[in-house]
Amino acid sequence: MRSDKARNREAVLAAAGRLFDRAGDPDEVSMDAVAAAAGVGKGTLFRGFGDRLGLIRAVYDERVAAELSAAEPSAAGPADQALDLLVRTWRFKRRHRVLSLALERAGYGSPYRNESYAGLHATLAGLIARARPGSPAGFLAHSLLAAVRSDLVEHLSDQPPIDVEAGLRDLVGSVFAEARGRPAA
Amino acid sequence: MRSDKARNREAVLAAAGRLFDRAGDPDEVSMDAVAAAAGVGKGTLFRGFGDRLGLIRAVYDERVAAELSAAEPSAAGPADQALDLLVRTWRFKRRHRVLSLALERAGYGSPYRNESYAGLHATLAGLIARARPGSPAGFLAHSLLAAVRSDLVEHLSDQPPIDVEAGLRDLVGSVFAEARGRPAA
DNA sequence: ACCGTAGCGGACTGACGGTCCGTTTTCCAA
DNA sequence: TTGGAAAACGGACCGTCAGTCCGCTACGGT
Repeated sequence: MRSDKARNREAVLAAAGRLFDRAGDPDEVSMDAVAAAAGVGKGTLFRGFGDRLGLIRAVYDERVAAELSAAEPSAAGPADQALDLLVRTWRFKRRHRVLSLALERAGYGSPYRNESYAGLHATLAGLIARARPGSPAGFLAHSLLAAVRSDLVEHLSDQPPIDVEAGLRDLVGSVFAEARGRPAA
Repeated sequence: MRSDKARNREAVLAAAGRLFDRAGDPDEVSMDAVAAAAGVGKGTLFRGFGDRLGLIRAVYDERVAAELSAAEPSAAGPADQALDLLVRTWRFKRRHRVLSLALERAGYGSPYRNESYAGLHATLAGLIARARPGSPAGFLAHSLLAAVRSDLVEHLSDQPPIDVEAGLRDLVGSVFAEARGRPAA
């Protein structure tokens, strides 16, 4: 790796992160703006990251990695682990609002075409399957993750009266509890 | 309302509906394409519907109205009503895949800035509050609706092995059930 | 010091949503 | 029936943006 390439990569990542954090909406951050802020040509930008999605992923992954280093493993039950996962995800998306929104919107037509989503889903589905064998764990995992989607996080942040963490606790508790009196449908 | 205006409006709605139904992705349908297919100038298109979102809303509302006329009111318990609401929403979004996706993506930055969403949420939150007073009904309603978001519907349609209706039944059953053994968190 | 090449950068392209304004159509009043 | 004001039309036009292209630069091995 040539030195100028590495230097430029760092400059771009830093500039993009700064711009997304400043912005109120992902669409306000154009690729031209990122290139300019990084002091780099557009060609360099696209050669280094492929396309807009690639850039966003790179910045996102960097932050995920930084966050992960500060995670303590807890040996609790599946429900607690699931709740922990969701709350951590929620807090992350809340802290990195615009960037998370950008990633979910840019995901080539679907936020689900996403490596990190697949990982979260697999983990969560495993926990559910362990706690409630026979349940539709895959679908339930998707549903729980849908509750912490970026734009919902954003929407609920606008009117703060809702206590999201308490809500998640209730939701996870319901899904993991052995149900009585399910409706006849 | 002048006659040519009415005529053009119908032509545009029909053309747009057709194009969205044919398309695999909302982005494939440009405003120019709609205007051309309707045999109408772009000016007419934008004067009649304001902007892209306005057009999508108009087509969507038309279909919602058509669907509603075929709805029988059932006097069941809250859980069953909620399940019914979600399953019907899911089926609708499945039948009108691309259009629903278009609406959720175009929603001025957020799918939640949406009249029909607000209505669904209010209804659902009411049902939950009735069945489980003291629960975070607002948040739970958001969560349940998140499980039938268009792009999730789309994602789950790609791999049909998941039985979504059964999943919804389980999910609604969990949320409406009196929970035992909630995790300590 | 030299040179092959990986890397640079910004002018350029194509597409799209949205606007503008000269022209056409409608419809009512005389 | 006709005249004309106002409403509506339509497509050329604009600004913006993601992504490409290619002549130039500077890095690093020899």
